[in-house]
Amino acid sequence: MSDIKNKSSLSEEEFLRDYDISKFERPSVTVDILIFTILNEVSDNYRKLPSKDLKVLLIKRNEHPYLNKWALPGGFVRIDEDLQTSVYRELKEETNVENVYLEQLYTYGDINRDPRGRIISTAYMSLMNSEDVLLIPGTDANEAKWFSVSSIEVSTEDGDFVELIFKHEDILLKAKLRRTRKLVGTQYVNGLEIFEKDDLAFDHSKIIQYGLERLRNKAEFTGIVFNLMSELFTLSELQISYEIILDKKLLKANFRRKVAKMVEETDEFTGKHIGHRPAKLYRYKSNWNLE
Amino acid sequence: MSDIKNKSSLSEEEFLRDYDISKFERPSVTVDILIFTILNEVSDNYRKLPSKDLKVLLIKRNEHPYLNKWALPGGFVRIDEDLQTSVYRELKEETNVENVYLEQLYTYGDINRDPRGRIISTAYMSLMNSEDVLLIPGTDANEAKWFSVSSIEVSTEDGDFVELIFKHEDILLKAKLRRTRKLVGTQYVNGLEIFEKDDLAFDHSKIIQYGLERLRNKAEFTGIVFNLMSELFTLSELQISYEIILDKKLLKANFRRKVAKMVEETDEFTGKHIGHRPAKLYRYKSNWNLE
DNA sequence: ATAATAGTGTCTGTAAGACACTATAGT
DNA sequence: ACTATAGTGTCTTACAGACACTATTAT
Repeated sequence: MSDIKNKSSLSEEEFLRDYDISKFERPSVTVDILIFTILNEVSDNYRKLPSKDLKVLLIKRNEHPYLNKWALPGGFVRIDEDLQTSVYRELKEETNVENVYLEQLYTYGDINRDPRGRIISTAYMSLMNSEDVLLIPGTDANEAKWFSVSSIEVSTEDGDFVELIFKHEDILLKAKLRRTRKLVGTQYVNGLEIFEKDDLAFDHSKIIQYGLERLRNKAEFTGIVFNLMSELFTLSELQISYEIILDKKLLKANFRRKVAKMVEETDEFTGKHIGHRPAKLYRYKSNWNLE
Repeated sequence: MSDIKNKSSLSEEEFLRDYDISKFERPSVTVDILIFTILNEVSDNYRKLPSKDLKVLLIKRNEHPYLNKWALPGGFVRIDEDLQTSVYRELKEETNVENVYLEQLYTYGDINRDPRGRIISTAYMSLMNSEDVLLIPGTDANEAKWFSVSSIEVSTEDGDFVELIFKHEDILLKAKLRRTRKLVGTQYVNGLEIFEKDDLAFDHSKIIQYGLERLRNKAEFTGIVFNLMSELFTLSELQISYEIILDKKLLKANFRRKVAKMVEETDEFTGKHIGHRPAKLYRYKSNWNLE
């Protein structure tokens, strides 16, 4: 700590002792967590590979505001914990999963995003594999459920929209977002806004769509998708995961060439009695992007 | 607003009326702004093109903490303004520039990042062209200066580091960051931490390096660099801007092919009496990425 | 044989990188 | 003629995309 004096001839120590941080009115800060996983759907034919779905974890609110609406897990950041610590705490409380992939997405700071007052929220995205997911104990107290997500682009004369659909058993939630395109300086900047009040609490549909887009972008260039896989997987399972995220079919030969440098063979195979040729199991090569 | 009652039989209206947001201790929230531009350096030879430099705006602190150290512009978010509004206000106060490119970078929320108390800061990056910069009035009161930045990667047995060097006339500032690589789940996640207390206030060297990396990444895929150009520019000027940001030489023919789809010709040329063939002026084609 | 998935070989077009060349202005 | 920048043509290589083919298992 330095001994330099300021205009009022106070040293840093003296300044900080007298500093009253509460003289400005402060906002509250929360974190919201977007948790993705990929789960098998029930299959009709034992010979076919199970079809899979991208899932997001939603929680039914048991308090105002948005009472009984579905929302992302999250909560207030405590005064004595780092932002990231706060997210890992919430994640552990909600799913009992620790050491998983976590990435900061965006900070939402509009004045009116929460009717309780000025609340700024930093959104994070977490990815977990189905094995971890299966270990999550039933948390019926606060009703957490995995919803499959789909996101459809719709272009009309009134503009471009994104329609989000969430499903869990017989529960169906919808949201509609408008794509905005604003000229700032010489540059068009793309944005998203909630088009009509939807089935999710707060601005959470916007966060989910933003996370989906980030996941898609990163899937093309990084190994982010492997966070959704079990430790051992077949190349077909991996391809299906990519197809779900990118929302398009891929050609097998090309896909295998592309991921070859990211995986390493094991000498294990998928089990017998599956009605077709067994597949070799692979594992993620976590250092593939170093030379 | 719904009429549903919660466990205490309160409607949403009643709940919100009684809701006391101040019951939890709240952090303060600030914004920090990383403002980049590209400026000409003085030239010795009238025939040569002026050499250019990437600049960042820093402000000399006139109060504790970090009194007399250089810092990014920024300030507290007011309770009645959106995050983005707050940033544009600070930007206007500091540079008198409005409608420029602005992008949210990251939110820094470590407990001890500010000695005044718990302060969470959302960092933004702004890009402006040299013409706007030249309109900025002298703000000697709070001593704002454009520093040229350079960032050098250093690998040793002790780890990988980034050395940042800032220069303005005879002022020279240095900072050293360590690259971290943490295994979380199956995935390595890269990070940056301040290695030894440096010449910048707070964690601002980390923010600057993060912004530089984001700028570099986006330069390869988007038209972000055009925010640093004047309305009309030659392809050589554009190429020099890309070279400064990517920190490598590019081949002219290849570069021109690459940017061809992003620019449109005008029928103007650079002035006469420059000792060499005049160049055609181009303008940014802001809709190049639609179909 | 049939149904299903596993896995490989090869052609084509496009884009990136390297390099060599021509054009124009001013002194 | 010389120096400096402006601007173009073309070769090679790597890779993405499309497609056709072979291999293996269980019923």
